[in-house]
Amino acid sequence: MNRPTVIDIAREAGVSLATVDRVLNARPGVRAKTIAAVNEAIGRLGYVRDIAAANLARSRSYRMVVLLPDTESQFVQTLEEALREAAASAVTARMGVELIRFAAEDMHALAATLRRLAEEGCSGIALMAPETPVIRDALRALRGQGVPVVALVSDLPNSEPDHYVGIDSRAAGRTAGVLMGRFLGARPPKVMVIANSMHLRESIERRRGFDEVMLRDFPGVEVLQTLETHGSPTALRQVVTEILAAEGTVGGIYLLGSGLRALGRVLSERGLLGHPVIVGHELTPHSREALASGWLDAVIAQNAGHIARSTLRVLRAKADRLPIDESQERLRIEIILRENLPDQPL
Amino acid sequence: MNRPTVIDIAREAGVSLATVDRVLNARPGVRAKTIAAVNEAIGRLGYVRDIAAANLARSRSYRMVVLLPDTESQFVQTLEEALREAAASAVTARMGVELIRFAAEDMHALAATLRRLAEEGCSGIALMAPETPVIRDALRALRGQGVPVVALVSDLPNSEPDHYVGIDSRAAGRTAGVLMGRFLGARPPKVMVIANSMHLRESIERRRGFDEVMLRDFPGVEVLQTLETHGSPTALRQVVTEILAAEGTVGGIYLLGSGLRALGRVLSERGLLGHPVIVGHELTPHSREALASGWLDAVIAQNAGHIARSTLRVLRAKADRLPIDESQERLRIEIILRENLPDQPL
DNA sequence: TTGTAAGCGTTATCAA
DNA sequence: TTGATAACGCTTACAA
Repeated sequence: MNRPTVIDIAREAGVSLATVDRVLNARPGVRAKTIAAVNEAIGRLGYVRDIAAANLARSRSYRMVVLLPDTESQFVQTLEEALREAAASAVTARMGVELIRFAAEDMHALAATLRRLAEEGCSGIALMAPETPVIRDALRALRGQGVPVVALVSDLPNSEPDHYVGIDSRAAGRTAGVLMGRFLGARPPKVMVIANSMHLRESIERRRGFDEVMLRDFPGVEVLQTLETHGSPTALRQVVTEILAAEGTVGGIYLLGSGLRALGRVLSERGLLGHPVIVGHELTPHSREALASGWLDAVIAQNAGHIARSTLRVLRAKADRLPIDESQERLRIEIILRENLPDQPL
Repeated sequence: MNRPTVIDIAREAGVSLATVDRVLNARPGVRAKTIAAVNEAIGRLGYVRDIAAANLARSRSYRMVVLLPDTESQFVQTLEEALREAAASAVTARMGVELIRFAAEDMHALAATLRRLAEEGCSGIALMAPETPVIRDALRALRGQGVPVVALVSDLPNSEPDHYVGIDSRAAGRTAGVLMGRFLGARPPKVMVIANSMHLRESIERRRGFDEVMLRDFPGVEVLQTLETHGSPTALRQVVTEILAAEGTVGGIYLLGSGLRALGRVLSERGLLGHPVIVGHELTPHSREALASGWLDAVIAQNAGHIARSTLRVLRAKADRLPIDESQERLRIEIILRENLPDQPL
């Protein structure tokens, strides 16, 4: 009693293999009556198509393109490594993965790259970028051509991607909020918030979520205005120094984006390392080290390995027009403390 | 310039398809010199074997058996559901998964089941059970027959399973410890610990990890002796009531095992719901609800969906004698608060 | 010790 | 509108 195959269906329906295949793949040139007969047989025998065999016969291969910004960010770096690793095991599934780093500040160049990819043709695209009108249009064009588009880490709600691989930034901010509030304890009820830029969707959302919780659950805590560093360690040092001078000691620091190493240095110089509660985002070599040495209290993270594998799986499923396993693809908002720090990089 | 196939290798090495296959699968009966020649060709052409095609040709199917205790535990229930779901998508990969619930208290019956499976033959076994001598011997016999054995959730260190799918209980306990310590704040520095039974490896390990952290980081907190409920709500009610009478109010409760619903009722009756910090284990419908309504502060969990998929993937890889992707199979110690509670069951 | 040839479950090309 | 038949890349009897 083995799984039925196309041959069994053909016999049962009294047609040939080719006809079964036509019905299976909704190809034209089959009488409605024949289609019905075949479908009936399929239903009766409980036929499930063997995708591996189908792909083998098609001898189809996939060209997936993943676009990441060329920012120095350790998180993007980690993500790139995870993607490379996932790509290596994806060759097994006939997937070639191209990683492209684009100039983060030049959205027109990125749009041009997207248009080029549309011309050359590819089986799927994953993109980590802020949503601007040019990008949105370029993505729409791609989707119009039937190329699946996946938004990576940063959602692109108005471009209607086929899928979003990443966590809900608002909820991530809320999570950072409770941890900050509860960890503060008897420290001064004053929290500093540091971001790269408040023009980024994620930063805005994280801050919003953070405020939501602080306001609701810890009304006694004063959350200061967001300081922007634009990714520069020097700028970070300056704003932190200024605020400490103006506000006195703070009980906590919420780091919305990157800049952990620079923050560590400033605090260390002022003998403050280990005193304020510090909550940050993403697991990177720096944040791992800071957690391990104890001055970073918590990290809100998304699993880079999972992001990478999920991206490729989803891209592949979309290219094959197959459904995806929602529960497997859903990313968790991970809370990492020193005690549950995984010992492996990714 | 397509990917090279066995045919290309055969041509390059000047041998036949069959010989290439023998080398590829490390089958006996090939001269060392020939093996070298084939491997050389493989390396030179950069051959990567198409696993899908290989499995198709093998037309091998797998009978995987998963053994779970018949405890009422919601976690086991959740795990069973996750396994059923994973099993459903595993048919695609020619895997049939049998789920067996065994009488938790009868290790001899379980050993008999294992022996029966060894006789009938199967491609892999996953087992969630405490390690007793009978079980250990039965497992050794299975492994001796070449049947891969995976320990599920509860490790079986002395039976030398091929793999362990689950988290490190000691580290999980440590994680519970920091959360408890930091969340306590100004509450009475006294913590109650409740377990099903202190004969279970995991309970012991969790408690040990918890104590480690409390002693090191929160020496001012008094952690009471572990109370055992043996899974009975009545027993739980009784021990909790006794302790509250003897010790006065406690600042926190660490629930090592199940019993969340019963605990909620006792606390609620005494008007204590929401006062002590409560930390528990595993995400189940009950713990989700308790987190959402706010009286449960944190849950240390392992992802049931991940456990299920990982188990099947590992079993399959072991059956095929293929290497496993460590980073993908490593389970994280998840910290779940109300704010990062995933909205989907698994 | 090595080779030949027939599958595995699909899809794709031609003819009918 | 349908049907033979040859791929796809690999495994495996069976022969040599």
